[in-house]
This record gives sequence, C-alpha cells and structure tokens, in this order.
Amino acid sequence: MTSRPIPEASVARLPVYLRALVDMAERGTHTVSSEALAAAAGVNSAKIRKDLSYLGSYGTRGVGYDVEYLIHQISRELGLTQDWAVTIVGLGNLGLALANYGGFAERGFRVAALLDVDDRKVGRQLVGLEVAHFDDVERVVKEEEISIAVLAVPGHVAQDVCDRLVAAGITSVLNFAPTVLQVPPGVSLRKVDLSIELQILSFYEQRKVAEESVRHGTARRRLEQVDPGA
Amino acid sequence: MTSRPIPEASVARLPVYLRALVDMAERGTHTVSSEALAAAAGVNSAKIRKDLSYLGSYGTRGVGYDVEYLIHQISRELGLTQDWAVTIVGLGNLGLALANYGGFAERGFRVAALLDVDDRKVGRQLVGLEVAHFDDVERVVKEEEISIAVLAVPGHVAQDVCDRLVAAGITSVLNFAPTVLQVPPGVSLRKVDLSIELQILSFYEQRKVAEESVRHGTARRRLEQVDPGA
DNA sequence: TCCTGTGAATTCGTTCACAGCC
DNA sequence: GGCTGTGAACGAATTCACAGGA
Repeated sequence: MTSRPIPEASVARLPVYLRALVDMAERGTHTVSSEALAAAAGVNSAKIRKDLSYLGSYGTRGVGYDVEYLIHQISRELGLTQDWAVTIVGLGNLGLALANYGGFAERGFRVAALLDVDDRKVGRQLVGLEVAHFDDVERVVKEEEISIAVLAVPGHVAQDVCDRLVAAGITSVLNFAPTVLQVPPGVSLRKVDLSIELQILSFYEQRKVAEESVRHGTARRRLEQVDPGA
Repeated sequence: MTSRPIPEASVARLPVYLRALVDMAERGTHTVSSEALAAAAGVNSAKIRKDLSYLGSYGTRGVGYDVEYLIHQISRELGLTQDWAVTIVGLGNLGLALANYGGFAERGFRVAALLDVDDRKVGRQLVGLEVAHFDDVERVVKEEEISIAVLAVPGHVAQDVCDRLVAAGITSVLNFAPTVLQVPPGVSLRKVDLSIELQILSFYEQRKVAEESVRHGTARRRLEQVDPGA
C-alpha cells in the first residue's frame, strides 16, 4: 500500500528493468518471467521478484509479468509519467556533450535551460536553447519550474554553484564535477565520476595482475604483503 | 591483519578519500583525523576508520593519519602507482568530450588509443593521437598493452563492441552506453548511465512532491523554498 | 505444472562503543 | 585527553526455498 519504503537498492535497479522491458516491448514480447527479465537486466530472478513485489503484485503465477503493464507501473513509480525540467550548468566539453546527447528527452527529461558564466557562451544558441548567464539562475529556475540540475562545472566552483542552485529552488542535483558536494536535507544528490570509476577498475585490475603472477610464481612482494602465517 | 578481502563498498570509497587527502596535502595539511577526513569525504568517521583498517594500521592513536603517507598507501592499494593504458571506443559527442577531458592523466590513466568505425573519423588527429579503426582493436590493444576500455558507443552495438574488446584482451570495461553488458568472469565491468541517474532522482523528486501535498502544500522545510507560481 | 510472492535464513555493510595506545 | 582500531550489535540487502494461485 502507500506505506512501503522501497529500499534504495531496489529503486536504483528499477530503471534498469524498465529499459529491458522497453526493449522487449519493442521486439514484440508481451509476457516475461522473472527469470527472463533477470537475464536481460543482469541480476538474478529472486531479486526481480522481490523488487517488483515492493511495487505491488503485478505478476501472474504460472505465467509471468505483462510487459506493457509492468512498464506502466515502473514508470509511474519512478515519476516518469510527468515531465521534469532539467538545467545543464557548465558548458565545457562535458556539458556540451550532455546538451547534445539525445538521452534526456527519451524519458521525460526536458532540457529547459543551459547556464554558464562565460560571456562568450552566454547568448549563443545551442540545441534550440539560448545559453543564459548563471547569474539569472533564480529567475530561470522559477520561470521554467526546473527541479533537477545537471552540474558539469569545474570542481573548484562546484560547491558554490550547487549552493546557488539550491537557493534558487533546485531539489535534485546530478553532479559530474569531481568534488564531494554537501546539500541540505530535502535535496537529492547523485554523482557520476569518471576518475573514481577508473580507480575502482584499477584496483581490481591490479588484483588480477597480482593473482596472475602468483600463479606464475613471479609474485612481486612490492604491492602485496602476503599473509605470513595462518 | 590476515590477507584482506577488502569489501567492495570500501574499495568504492577509497578514491573519494584519496581525492580529499590530495586536496588537503595541497593546502598544506600534514595530519588528519578520521573525523576531519570524514567531513571532507561526506561520510562518518567510523566508516573511515573501518575502511582504512582494511589497508593496515596506518594511523596514530591520539593523533590521526599522516596525509602524505595515507595518500601513498591508498594509491598503492588502488594500483595507481603504475600507469594504466586506456582506450576510448566511440568518438561521438560523449567520446570526444571524454577524450578532451583532462581527468585521465590526472592519476595515472594514459589514453593510449582512440577507436571508432567511422571512416570520417579514422586517421584524424585528436588530443595528440591518431584515431584508429576499430577493426584494428586486437593489434592496438596488444601494442599499447591496454587493459581498460571506455565504451562510448551507441547502445545497440555496445555488446558486440564489448565482446570484441574482451576477445582482444581487455580486462576492464567502463560502459557509458545505455545497455546492460554481459562479460565473462575475470573481466571487470562498471557502468555510468546518465538516464538511470536521472530516473533515480525522479523517483525521490516525486516522493517530495507527494509529501508536500500531504502536508497541504503549506509546511515548508527549512532551506527549501518552493514557489507554487503557475 | 509453472511461476509468482514472500517469510526465513544468510550475507554484506554500517554504526556503536570502548579498550588500547599516543 | 584525544583518536585509532576493532569486536559486537545492528540494519540493509540478497538469496533461499516453498506455499499457493493460475
């Protein structure tokens, strides 16, 4: 019913299921089992069933889930039945790439404003929008009823820019800047960080190299303190 | 002290700590407590101490951690004391932005090859590198000893491209394509997905709106300032 | 028979709280 | 007195395993 607190981890997977379901619908599939959806989403079937059970009992025992119906339910749960106005802040390499990226409109995210502080960029036309000066953030956020900001500014100004966005009424921030941001309670924050991801990969990559050399008896002691006893 | 299986969740935080520590070092800080590092990294101090304890006992009771020493230890643990050769595959908007992004070299990730299938792009000079044709992936990966691939290709070809990368010897993939990829065991995979992140934000954003109306749209939270307007 | 929905069991991750050392 | 390092307690997330409906 109304009082179900869907676990964060489940929420984060719903978009993945949704995408898999949309693909299936496009290929003409009408019904899907938890097993099949699990395969498409790269998880196991128990997880699918648990996650979907948080939304309600939308499956049919012995049959599976109706693809279209499930798409509708997940979309609704994620708030994708309404349009969200988004602003992209910072139009460097990454901001420009994001602005040109088609993926926003795809599912109800409308880029409603582009903001930058650089006078050479302000006033320019980009993907059908005129770049506004960041000083106008308050007015723009209000006029366009923007609730989500995509931050693509240099790290050293990110916290300041974020504070001003929040002051202007933004309640969700997707941060691409390589900085840990602090936001007040009530404001949602997610981050996307290329170099953190690479460093995580590096960790596991190094492990592989280490294991490899152990297997080949060429282990170097420099990086791994091998457990001496027991 | 026994050979440590560092939990995944801890590994994912080490790069955040590292960045905070590097910032501190640049500002001339020599010693840091778990409390101070926690504040900078946006976590709590118990987590810092636990995470760091997986690496060893690098702190001093009553004092804290030596910043430089900790930077060194974390870097070593993450495998950042060596250089990793990276290839960027797919030079559309995003791939280009990534190629131009300075963040790679920052910490030992050298962009060693740019790959695409588009003949108009192959042969061009970009950030000091000649774009190679993806058909040469095998040769390029071997010659440059590349272990990490950054995938920025359209979703519908991502799995195929990924398979060929793995066949060519790639053992880590950072996927920017909006697709769930399957990789064989032994290959690490991480994904960065703009629209999934937006959808997660949408979920919580919707919750806020719902709560707001439950409160009759009157009760405003502290720093939040919502203008009904329209 | 088949496949969902879900309690129970388990694993993983976080936080507490304090002993131990500086 | 201050702060780390870590068992123990707690909580979240995952997986198991099976009852029950189509």
